[in-house]
Amino acid sequence: MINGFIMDKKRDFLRRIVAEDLESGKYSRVVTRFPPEPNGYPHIGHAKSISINFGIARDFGGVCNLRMDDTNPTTEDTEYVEALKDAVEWLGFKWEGDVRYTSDYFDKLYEWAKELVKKGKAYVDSLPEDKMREYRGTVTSPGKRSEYANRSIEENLDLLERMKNGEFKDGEHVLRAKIDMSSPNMKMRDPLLYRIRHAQHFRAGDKWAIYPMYDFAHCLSDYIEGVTHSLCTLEFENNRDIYDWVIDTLGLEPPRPYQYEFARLNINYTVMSKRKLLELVNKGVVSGWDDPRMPTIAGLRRRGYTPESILNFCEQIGVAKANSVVDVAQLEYAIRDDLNKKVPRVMCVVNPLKVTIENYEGSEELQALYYPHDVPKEGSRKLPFSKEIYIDRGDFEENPPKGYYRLTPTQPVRLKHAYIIEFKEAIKDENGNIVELIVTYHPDSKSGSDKSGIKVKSAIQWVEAKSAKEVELRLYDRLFKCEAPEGIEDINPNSLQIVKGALVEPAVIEERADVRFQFEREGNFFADPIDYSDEKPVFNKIVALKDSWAKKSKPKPKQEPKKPKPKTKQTGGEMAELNEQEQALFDKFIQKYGLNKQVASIFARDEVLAKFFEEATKEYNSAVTVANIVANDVAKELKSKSLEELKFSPKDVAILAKMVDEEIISSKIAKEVFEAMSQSGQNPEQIVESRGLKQISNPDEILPIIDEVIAKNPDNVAKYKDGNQKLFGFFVGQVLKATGGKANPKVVNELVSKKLQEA
RNA sequence: UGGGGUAUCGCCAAGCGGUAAGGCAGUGGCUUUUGGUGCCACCAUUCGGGGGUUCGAAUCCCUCUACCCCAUCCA
Repeated sequence: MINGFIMDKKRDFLRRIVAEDLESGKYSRVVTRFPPEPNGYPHIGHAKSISINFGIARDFGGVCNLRMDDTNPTTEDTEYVEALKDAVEWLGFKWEGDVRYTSDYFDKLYEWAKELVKKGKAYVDSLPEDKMREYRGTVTSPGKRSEYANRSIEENLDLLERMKNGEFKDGEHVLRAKIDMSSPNMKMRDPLLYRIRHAQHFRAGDKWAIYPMYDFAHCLSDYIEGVTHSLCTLEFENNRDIYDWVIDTLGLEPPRPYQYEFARLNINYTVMSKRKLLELVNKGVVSGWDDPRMPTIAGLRRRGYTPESILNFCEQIGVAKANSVVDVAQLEYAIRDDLNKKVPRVMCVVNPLKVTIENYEGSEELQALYYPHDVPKEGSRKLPFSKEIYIDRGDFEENPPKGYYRLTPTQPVRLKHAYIIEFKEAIKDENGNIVELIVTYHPDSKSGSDKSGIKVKSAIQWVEAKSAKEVELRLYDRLFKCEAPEGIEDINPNSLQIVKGALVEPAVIEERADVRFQFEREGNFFADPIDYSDEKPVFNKIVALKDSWAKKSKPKPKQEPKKPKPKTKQTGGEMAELNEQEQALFDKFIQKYGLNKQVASIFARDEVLAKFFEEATKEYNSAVTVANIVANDVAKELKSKSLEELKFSPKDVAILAKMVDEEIISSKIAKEVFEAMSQSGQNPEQIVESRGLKQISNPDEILPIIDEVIAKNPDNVAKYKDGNQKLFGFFVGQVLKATGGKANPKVVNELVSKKLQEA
């Protein structure tokens, strides 16, 4: 850390942008914000956004605001505000100052709206909704502007005022930005700024009859709060143009915020959309927003997930722009990993099978550590032991499969923290089901002082019959049975299994060392914060332990048929046909200049490039070299700039080509020169001169460098000699790097090859 | 269909012209009084396809393909 910045080079693209902006002095401190609309319960997707926004502020020594984007009075409620605040706090973040509300800015926003009207950049439209939609056009055809768009500024101001005063009914008028009804970006076709809504706002009450739209309110709210980086999800990419338009058109003083988008979180075997989550709750598929199977923060929390595990998860999955679906196994790993370091280990028998130890009399109390040797935490509890105990039904097999480590008629097993027992007899009911086991124990095999010399393959959990406590276990599985569930039809019918007669050792209830426990060999469990009582303890299964035995022994749990992934191999893909005129040009470029087909077709389709090329080649008659530079490097520049903006001329390119042809510079350096030229507009020869970029072809100069590189990388030399041909490029690269790219690569290649042979 | 995006291992994801990072999942082995944990090893001759430029391309150029977003008075 330097100056509070994390200097880690492995930054995600957002952090890279922030770092650059801070370094360039664009902003003196970073301000982000987490801006949910309080119209639903936050889920793990919000956690990602929280982690990004608060995380970036934290990493760069800035601040992050929590803002309720409450511009739609009909959907929002204070209930959700509380849930959102709660979620941020639970995850361990602190927002700057008080919670912000877009509704607190309504007055200021309204002033800005009037400003826009006065500038002739907004108007009151009175088109009915369906007409407005019709006028908007389609993605392929331009829209047309409403006839109301040419109302006078005075009239607009008057109408807007009266809209605000509640003189009109919902839907009668709207305020729209006057931008461009034929914009290819549909969002820019005169977007709505305000609509009339006679509704009770959960904070503003009935003060307002008009409410600002997202596109108007969001950018300005960011601006008001001094936000520097407005981070949102990908679906707002098209809205960025309006974001900028509003701020620019209002002519607001810098510094101003800029919007950047990242991919929202998706996880397989679950749904994330508000609508689908709501459906689960409303149809009673789950018990509520905090059902432990829900991907909501409340659900995860009630399931027993820790905030740390969720934050770690968010960090692990990274931030990028590709739409992706994270494997739920990654989330499960995060919670296992966190809990492994934290929770006490205790014993719970899920499926009790009575065991009588024939040769044991009386009772005793064993001392047992809460944590295994590899968890550096202290604490222990007393474990009652007597003749009658329970073990799990799964830990005894009369006819064990191969590789079975637990108790069998011929295989002894250790009772964890206690003695080694050996099978004697199985008592069965009339149906042949085992109801009880008679075993014997080895008195000298006590845990910690074992002198029996008996080797067992495993130690199993158990509870003493009289002292054991009955608990309810709620075993959760994925809510959906398929990876990409659509809705209720994909629900996993076995997502909740309630086990009533499970038995735990008494300390779990009486001592309650924690709210989370690892029931050894079973999984991590959480005392349900709502339904748990000492009389009727209830534990939620947070996550199972990894179980490589189950994986090995069971063939495979039946997987739901996956949606087929059509991985078709792709063939060449023909380029669209050239039209007649282009064809003629194409032929000319090939015949007259001897260009290859690829370059010729680029020029045949691109008039600007073609002209540039022809002018350059007039200056220096080496068509192929010139053409390659034009078709590659000039084309790149022209992607983001117009011809007029180019700082170099065809002549400059001609000179550059000439230097390449004459081997004054290598083509690698030519790229560098080109870049400098297009940035500064300097003459290429000057650039080469002032930067000393002339090519080094003299072996006497290059050889020592090669020797040095070879000497420095003995292991790579060995690998190369071992047949790793790829490493050749590595050596060439190292040498080139050492010469600042100036060494003649052809010469270097030759020499490296020779030297490597000798080495 | 116009525009805006995105494609690197089964799933995430680094990489920005010079040896294809890392995590999850998976597979072997060692350790283990949890079939847990930990440790070790293996797991992309190749970056959506095809061309081009270059001594050298996942990275630059052209092109094709697939997927996502946009025509709410939602956010």
